[in-house]
Amino acid sequence: MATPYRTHTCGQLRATDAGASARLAGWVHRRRDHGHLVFLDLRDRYGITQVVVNEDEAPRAHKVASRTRSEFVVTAEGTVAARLPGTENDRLATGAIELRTTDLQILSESKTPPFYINEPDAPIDESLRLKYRYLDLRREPMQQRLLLRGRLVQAIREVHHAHAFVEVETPDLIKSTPEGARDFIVPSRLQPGSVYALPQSPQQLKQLLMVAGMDRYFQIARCFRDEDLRGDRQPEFTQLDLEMSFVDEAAVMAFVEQMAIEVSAAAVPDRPLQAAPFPRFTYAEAMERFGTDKPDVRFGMELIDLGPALERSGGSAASGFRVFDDALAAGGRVMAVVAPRMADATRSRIDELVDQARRFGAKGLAHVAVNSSGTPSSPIAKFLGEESIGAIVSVSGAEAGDLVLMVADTPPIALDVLGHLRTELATRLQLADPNVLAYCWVHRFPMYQWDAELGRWDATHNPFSGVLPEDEPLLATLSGDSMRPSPDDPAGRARAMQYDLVLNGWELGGGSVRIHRRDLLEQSFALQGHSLEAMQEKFGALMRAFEYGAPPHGGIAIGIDRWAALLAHQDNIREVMAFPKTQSGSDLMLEAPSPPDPGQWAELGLRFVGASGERNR
RNA sequence: GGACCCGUGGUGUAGCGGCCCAACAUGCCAGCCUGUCACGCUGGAGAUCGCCGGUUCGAAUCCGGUCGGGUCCGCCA
Repeated sequence: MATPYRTHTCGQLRATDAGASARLAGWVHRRRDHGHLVFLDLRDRYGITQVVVNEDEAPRAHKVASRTRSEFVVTAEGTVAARLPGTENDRLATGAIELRTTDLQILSESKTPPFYINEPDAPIDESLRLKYRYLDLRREPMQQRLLLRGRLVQAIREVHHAHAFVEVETPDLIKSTPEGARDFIVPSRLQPGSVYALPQSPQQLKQLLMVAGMDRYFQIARCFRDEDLRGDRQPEFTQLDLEMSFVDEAAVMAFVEQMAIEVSAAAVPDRPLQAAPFPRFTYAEAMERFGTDKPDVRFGMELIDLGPALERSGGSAASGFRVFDDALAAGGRVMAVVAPRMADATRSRIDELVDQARRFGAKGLAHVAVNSSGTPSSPIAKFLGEESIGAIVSVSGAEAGDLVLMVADTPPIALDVLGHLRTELATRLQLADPNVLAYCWVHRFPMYQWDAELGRWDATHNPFSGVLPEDEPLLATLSGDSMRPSPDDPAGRARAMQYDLVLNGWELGGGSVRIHRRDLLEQSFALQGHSLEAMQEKFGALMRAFEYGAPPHGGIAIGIDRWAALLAHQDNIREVMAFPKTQSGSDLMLEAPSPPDPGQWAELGLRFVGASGERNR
């Protein structure tokens, strides 16, 4: 696509183009000035091409070339020429040729940039990058990431369209949809005193689209949550939101899985999948084997239950070690992971692990080291005795050189702590292949989680999720409105038709088969202690809609930012967002947020009376 | 809401009570250079050490506060 500024891009010309005339436009990546001969590396999104300006051949262009500086925007016309033998540059795709310039024009000058744009590996303070994000995005690594994200979204759209999905946009000014997070609020001018909420997700709207008969919907949806930020959390982020009618859990998972495979292949063709079909774990199984509901399955090091073996070896249900025995007697667990090749860890290294375990909530961390000749040793050997130590080594499968780490605690803490230690150790020991994409599913989450403080059951995901058919009887005790929440209620054992998609230990997204009957939805809400009035207030539209023929439906929402970050080998979603915000929610480039004009307050009928905790003036 | 880390020429770092009106690299400016590609050579400019206060004979350095950035817990699908 030739324009007055260019006939080719800076990544386009090859040896076969030699002899042709061409015009290129781009930024001056680097200038090498040899006096009478000037080399300009001209850069655009597509690549870099060397432009040569010879004083003898083009005196006027040479004068311009001497004046150019880094990041000037220029256009150069000339002849494509094969480089002199021995001067080819195989680090450039265009390195076999150069543009022998006859005409060079400066289209735009540039101040000296605040940081290096032409050095991909140069470390730069992130706040500086964010302030000059348009320059940061000019850098090659960021260009690559944005291009990758673009491929990801494009592939998502193509796959969905190929499978009869309709892309529907839903509004950003809506009514609060309680997902559990704090809403962003937009005051209404036309209705002073009332507010819109920005969507935390299009959850209700997509279900309404199912009631509307759209059958298969998807959207690349912007979502907003006013919670504290993290490396993997921004106040506004992007979800692939999709919903399907007349499906069960298997149908949704099958589509999503196929979609994820195709999209991965399109976005990062060079990265292998660890397994397809994706492994599926029930929530209980994932917790038991990995100590987390988002397992990184690129490596083994699964958790081991030492309880039964200890009780046997110690005789009379006692291992001999009080900490273990007490935990077991109280209904707790003694669990272990085996850290390969760590038997010779130093004392301070072990202390570090113990500290870590404590931070994750454990009371302590015991260990048994198996030395290179296979002999176990442990500071608690004097309590456990040889038989128990032997049992630990054999049950855990520890081999010479391995270190067995053990936690005794209540079941949730023991699993959680070792789950954290497992991923922590895997990172240090580099057990995971950084290139592999290990997707897996975790499903059959408990419907409800007992909140001891509030004395009630809470939905673990969203309240629209349906219960597994075989667990429906467990909810029977809840019928009627005189239900009094109790932690022993059999409903606590009910599992939801819920599924999370996990990639390399990150939760990519989650979804469920929804409740599509009004009476069941009411029951679900009641169980969480919501009154009928509150439900009407919050979910009136959905409940009404369900009175007019709602199809069975289910779907999922997948975090595009996290997905892109993982595909780009980044552990921070800011690296795959064009204009992210800082941890305190600021846009350093636009300097947002900022106080509104006084007139804007008045127009909305608002007055600022000070932040909470701040004294009013 | 809490814990921790960071803030020194344009950029990245060093210096961590006097040797520092601050060092190194790179960038920038000027001159020279016709085959470089992180071009080279020579010379030069450029920082009241985030900000405020305190300790001290003396503070980039120690202390308190504050602002900004980050990591983690709480929070959050």
